[in-house]
Amino acid sequence: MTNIEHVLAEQEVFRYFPPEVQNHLAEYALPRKLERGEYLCRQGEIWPYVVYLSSGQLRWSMLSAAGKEHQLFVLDPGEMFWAHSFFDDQPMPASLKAVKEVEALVWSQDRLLPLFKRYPEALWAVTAKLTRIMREAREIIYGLAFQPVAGRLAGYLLDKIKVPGQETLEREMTLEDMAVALASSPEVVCRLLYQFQSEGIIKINRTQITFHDREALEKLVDLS
Amino acid sequence: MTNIEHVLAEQEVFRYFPPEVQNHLAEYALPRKLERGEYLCRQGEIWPYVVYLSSGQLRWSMLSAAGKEHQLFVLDPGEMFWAHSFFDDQPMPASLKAVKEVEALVWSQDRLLPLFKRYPEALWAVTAKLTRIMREAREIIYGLAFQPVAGRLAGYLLDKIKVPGQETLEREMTLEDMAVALASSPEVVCRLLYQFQSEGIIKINRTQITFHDREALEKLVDLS
DNA sequence: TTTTTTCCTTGACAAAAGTTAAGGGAAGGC
DNA sequence: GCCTTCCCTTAACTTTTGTCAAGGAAAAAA
Repeated sequence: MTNIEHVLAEQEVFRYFPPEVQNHLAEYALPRKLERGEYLCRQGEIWPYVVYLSSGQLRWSMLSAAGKEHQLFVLDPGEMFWAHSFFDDQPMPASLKAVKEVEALVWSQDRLLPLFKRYPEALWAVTAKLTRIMREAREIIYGLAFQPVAGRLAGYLLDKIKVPGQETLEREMTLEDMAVALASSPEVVCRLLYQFQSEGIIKINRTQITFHDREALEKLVDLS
Repeated sequence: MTNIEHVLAEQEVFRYFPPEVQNHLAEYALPRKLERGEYLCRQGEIWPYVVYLSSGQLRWSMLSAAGKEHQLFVLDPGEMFWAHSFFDDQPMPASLKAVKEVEALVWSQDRLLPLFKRYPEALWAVTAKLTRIMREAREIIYGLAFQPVAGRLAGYLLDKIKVPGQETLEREMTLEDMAVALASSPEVVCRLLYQFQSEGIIKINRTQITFHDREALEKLVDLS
């Protein structure tokens, strides 16, 4: 068993396949490499695949008719993505785009479907995975329906430093990136960041954001 | 086979069970009746069940910390609902509330799980069902992220008269109901309705809404 | 190093949406 | 028939958000 097969055998769905299947999962997959900016799949396309991300980062985001983009989540190394088309053969509702150089494994529906029919335990794990994604979608809806941009920004920042001790955040994302994640505009995000600073909540410069009052941010996330 | 069993045997998931199972589905279920305003399940509760709505109407909606409500969709007679907790035993992300007097059938996880393990075809149909719900969630996010309230209202109105010939809509919902569906407030909805009227798109009075320019509404749904 | 490009920052303005308050009409209960 | 309750409607005002434009700093390319 090679290294990648060990990793795959631990995945939340694949681990319910028997060892003899797990040993061959990597063979069933198609390796894909993407440059930064390339798309793995595009909104509107029928794309019945499952993805394991080995390295890089993928952004799952929707495009509006007016050309705006809204990021729903990013996929990090070690995570898997189950495309909508895989289950219902309908067009994809959003796009998967490489935001860093990407290496991934891709399985087609044809290859996996027989396995699922044979090992229902794995399929049950798929429903749990889909349910978790629905819960994430629920959080996004909650933010958009109930919170102003300031609240969503506060949540975004808190998300970026889950590490308890760490109080300084390197600004590796652009304002545009943040705007796409918050469904707003770079100017508004910038304005709010400086507003937070003027309220003593954070301290920012061009490269870093330092947290001075994490509680204030947490309060903003829902009460505002 | 009684009438209800015929109906259940045609449902998108249940139809993949063999006849001998279908014949007993109704027995496995618990019948529930709800008065208007009662809850079938509440946000935060662990509620591992599946619902078939015989009559009435259920509203699936989230409650914010500040006490606002946002309706995600309504369940109409003949439709089924698969609770999140059913798949992952985690708390429900929203509530199911009777907006009309309700009669429903409810199956517990305990009862159905063995069947799914045995009949993977049915479980595959579940993944397709979950995927469709994710697509609906995607449309909600699209509306909130990209469209102003006017656009969402236009879409809401068009949804209410899918019948091509019919150009008049009885106002059976309150402004409050519409606001809850659009994640806005009754006053804003009212204002927009009269704005649409002043633009010659619709004609409204206390009890009806008449469509004069359906195309204008369709244009509002995305371009605004 | 110089030049170009990208990104950040800010101000001014406009549009959209939320909120509060008040008055009036309709439906249902008494 | 009267009264209560619920709902609709509108105005005035505030807050939030979006947009446009301009200047400047940093990073990347030449």
